[in-house]
Amino acid sequence: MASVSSQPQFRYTQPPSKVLHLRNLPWECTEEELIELGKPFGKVVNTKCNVGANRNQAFIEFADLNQAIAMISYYASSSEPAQVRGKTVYLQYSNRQEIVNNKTTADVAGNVLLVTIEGADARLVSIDVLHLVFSAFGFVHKITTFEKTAGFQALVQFSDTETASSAKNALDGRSIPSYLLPEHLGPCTLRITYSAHTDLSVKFQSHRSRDYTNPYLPVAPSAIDGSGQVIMGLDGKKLEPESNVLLASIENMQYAVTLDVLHMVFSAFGPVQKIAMFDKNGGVQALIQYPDVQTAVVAKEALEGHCIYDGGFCKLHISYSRHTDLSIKVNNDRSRDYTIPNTTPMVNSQPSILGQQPTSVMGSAVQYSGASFTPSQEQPGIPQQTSAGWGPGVPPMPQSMPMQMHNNPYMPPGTMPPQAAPGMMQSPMQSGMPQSSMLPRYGSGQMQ
DNA sequence: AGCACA
Repeated sequence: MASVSSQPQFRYTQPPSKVLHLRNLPWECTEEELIELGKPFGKVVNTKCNVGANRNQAFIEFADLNQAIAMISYYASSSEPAQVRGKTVYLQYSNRQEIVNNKTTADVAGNVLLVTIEGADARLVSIDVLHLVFSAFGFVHKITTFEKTAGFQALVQFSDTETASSAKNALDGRSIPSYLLPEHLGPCTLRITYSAHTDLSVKFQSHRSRDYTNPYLPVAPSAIDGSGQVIMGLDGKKLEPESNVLLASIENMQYAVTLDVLHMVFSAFGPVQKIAMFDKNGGVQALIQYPDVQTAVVAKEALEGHCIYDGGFCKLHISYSRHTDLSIKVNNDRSRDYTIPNTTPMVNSQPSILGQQPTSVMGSAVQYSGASFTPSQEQPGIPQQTSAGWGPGVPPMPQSMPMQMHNNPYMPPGTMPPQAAPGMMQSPMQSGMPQSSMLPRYGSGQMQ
């Protein structure tokens, strides 16, 4: 026919649809602007912005076909064209019946993160390491792990979206610090999106799933030994029932480990309530009491197997005590109740730890070299630069802060000063200064 | 000013 244009599909041939196609939109038109435009005619249930090569097209979908018809009809006879930011917008029925995939679940922030651990050794990353990593941002309620085609994945549940977001922002694309992983493990990179979940269902404490909000949750049958007491961790490692009281034994104690040293070391993870030291089996052991199990768990995970002093001296071996509340009869050089302020004859609990140190024995001038945890030398507010993770290689944080006690690892990063701990050292690096923070601090860049 | 990509 003579009336057939060169672009017949642009004539009035589109059948009605709940979805309208908009073009000639201003640059980077927002969803809000689209909703504003469509709202007078009905309920906008979905949108899609920045469509097309020029990203100046969009779709809006109404709840009801009649609403779409109302909008088209109105502007077909209106003297005023549809406008966004003063720019005329042309609209017509879309040739699709619905908008697909505008908001993927991964786009909607939530309190649960979907974490994909990439790397050849990804599946060797234990749930405990994940817990430690994510606990730096807030209380981790639950973790489940599973293997899918995408690889080894975990769902990590926080209290709220804000906490989850801070963890996601800080950790997405980063690698788990190598010092948190078993030796010989290759890099394990985290890819993080939001999950659509809001509350994970964890039936058992097992090597695949944990519910940190419910210590009484039954242990998975597969993880219980004959006594019914012992949890089996990943790779059959035994785990004691968690407790707020840790039992630390000190191996290879070449140098005196004092109450104050222990206090400082363990205070990096949260307030230490009580410490009791005693001799056992020819060595020194100590019970360290935190107010809650979670803090103790984090401290144990961070400190287990590490040495207080450079050179493999005073290696800590930590297990959970059966105690929940220590009875401190008297405050002396071997036991102390820090919850009773007036009876603690100490000066800020971190006396001359440097002065106590064997300065000549070490040969090298370095006793308090870098932290074995190489924690986050990042300053809050300064994004980390290396994608290789936070491990060794990240520039050290300037040691300007006095040592701080009672840093709670559950505090959001940036809300507390750098914590202090004596240099926990296993590899020679950094200066001879007391190193801060045995905790990984994955700052989100948020300063309060 | 002209129909997206999980």
